[in-house]
Amino acid sequence: MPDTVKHVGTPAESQLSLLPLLTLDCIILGFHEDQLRVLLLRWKGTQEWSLPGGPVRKDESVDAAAHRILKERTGLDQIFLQQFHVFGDVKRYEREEIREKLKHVVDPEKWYERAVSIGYYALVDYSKVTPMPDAFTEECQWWDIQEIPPLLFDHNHMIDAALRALRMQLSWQPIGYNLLPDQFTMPELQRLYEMILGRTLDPRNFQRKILALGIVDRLEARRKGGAHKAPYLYQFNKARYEALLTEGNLSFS
Amino acid sequence: MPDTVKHVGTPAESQLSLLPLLTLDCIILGFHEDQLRVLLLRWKGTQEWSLPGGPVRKDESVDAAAHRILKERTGLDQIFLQQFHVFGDVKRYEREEIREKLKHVVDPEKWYERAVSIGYYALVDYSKVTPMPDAFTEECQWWDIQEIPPLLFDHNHMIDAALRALRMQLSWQPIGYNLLPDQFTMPELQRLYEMILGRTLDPRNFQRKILALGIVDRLEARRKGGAHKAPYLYQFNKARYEALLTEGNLSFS
DNA sequence: CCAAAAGTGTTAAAGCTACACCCATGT
DNA sequence: ACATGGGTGTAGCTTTAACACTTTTGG
Repeated sequence: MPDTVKHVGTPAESQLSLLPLLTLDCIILGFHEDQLRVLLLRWKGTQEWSLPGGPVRKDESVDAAAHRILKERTGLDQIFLQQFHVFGDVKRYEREEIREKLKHVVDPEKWYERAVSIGYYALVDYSKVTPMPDAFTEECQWWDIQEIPPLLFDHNHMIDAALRALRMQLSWQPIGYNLLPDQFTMPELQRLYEMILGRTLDPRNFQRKILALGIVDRLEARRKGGAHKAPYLYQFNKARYEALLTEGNLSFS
Repeated sequence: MPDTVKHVGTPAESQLSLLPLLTLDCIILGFHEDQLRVLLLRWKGTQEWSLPGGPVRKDESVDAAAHRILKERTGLDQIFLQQFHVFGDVKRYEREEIREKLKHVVDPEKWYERAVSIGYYALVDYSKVTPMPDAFTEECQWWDIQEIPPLLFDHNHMIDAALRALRMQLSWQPIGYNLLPDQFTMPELQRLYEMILGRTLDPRNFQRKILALGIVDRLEARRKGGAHKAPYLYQFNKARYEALLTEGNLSFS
């Protein structure tokens, strides 16, 4: 964790080693208290929020840059990361307005004229994340996906696009495997799918389907301590899950 | 057609107005004689082939650049184009070897140190395309997807990735609508799906499914002139097709 | 008349949808 | 004891997979 910050640097000191005009932004998704959440950053001295992101260095691949940024913001290595779109419009944002808002953080002279940004979404285990701001920001926090405020740049649009991509790729990506802790209950898994799909599912049909796929194993233990009947705990059966995903056979209808 | 060439320009004259280090490459797919085909370019004075592509200009969006390049190579406007991946490795190709091979076409001093390339696939009606080489190449030709030669850069890898993306998006994209001519037969449509999926389908089940979806209308006429029994002609029912696609309900199993 | 491709129907199995009640636990 | 959420079975319907023969046409 201590060595995450040294990568950041000020714009001045690292400018020379960056790929010009190419940045990336990450939609980091977690799941907590039955809600999908996104990690957002608040810029120093403002109430303005944005997605975590940054430039690509000359000596690293684009994917490596995404992993670096993820590591810096969450403390996690080995994150599930998926490129989903390139945002390449000429005027991706109202430059003047944003320059003005952030002038005490970023020297307005140093703004790129234009930047093409590669969008990634990341699926992380909420409970393992330690949110950390970067050099330009002073707060890094989870936001409920339903309650995202207006963000800087085109970042609201990026989040929408990421969720659409995630939905489309639901049957090809190890969604549950990455978003849930090692052990979880069937209702938790169901609500995760419901959040992503944006509709409710029948618990009997859901359980039958998941069990028939064989992607989870029921454990002996139940989750104790909550009010109400103690639910069974499950674990993903990784081998089985990956076998099905390579065939794209995890569709939900 | 005459005004497609004026966009090309030599590297020298247009260098200043380009986004540095950002290029794109297009996998242009057509369907002819029961085969999926890709449009490739042969570099001047060599036997080396590559995908059509090029840099992004400072005053155009990335998507606009892709449409421009498509128009230049095929003569077609309004092409179906889909971004599918960013190729961002530091060493995407063996620079030295390729510089050497192409030194009589591109001044080795002018090679970028590194370029990040955005991959697009395009689905076109083979019969409407007029292949046209660009400023660096002298031949533009369709190649059977099964018989692609070793290409420059990482372009063989790009084609593989495009086909994987196409397969994954089969139930969300208007594949047939863009790859087939206005009128087509059921066996043609079936073989298109077979080519993309890489396996054979049962003709009875295929026909039943397509007709049940209602995405095509059978015409009065049959295709005459071939040997053997004359097949019915069909047309896409565009409205119905798009309605199903927005729900992702065109899966093939 | 022969070879090659087009066109079609049936049956069994699997998967999907819809639906309602009892159980366990903490307060 | 009650409120809350967890857990399960069944019946009807739809969808899928597997399978083979007849028709048309040109050569």
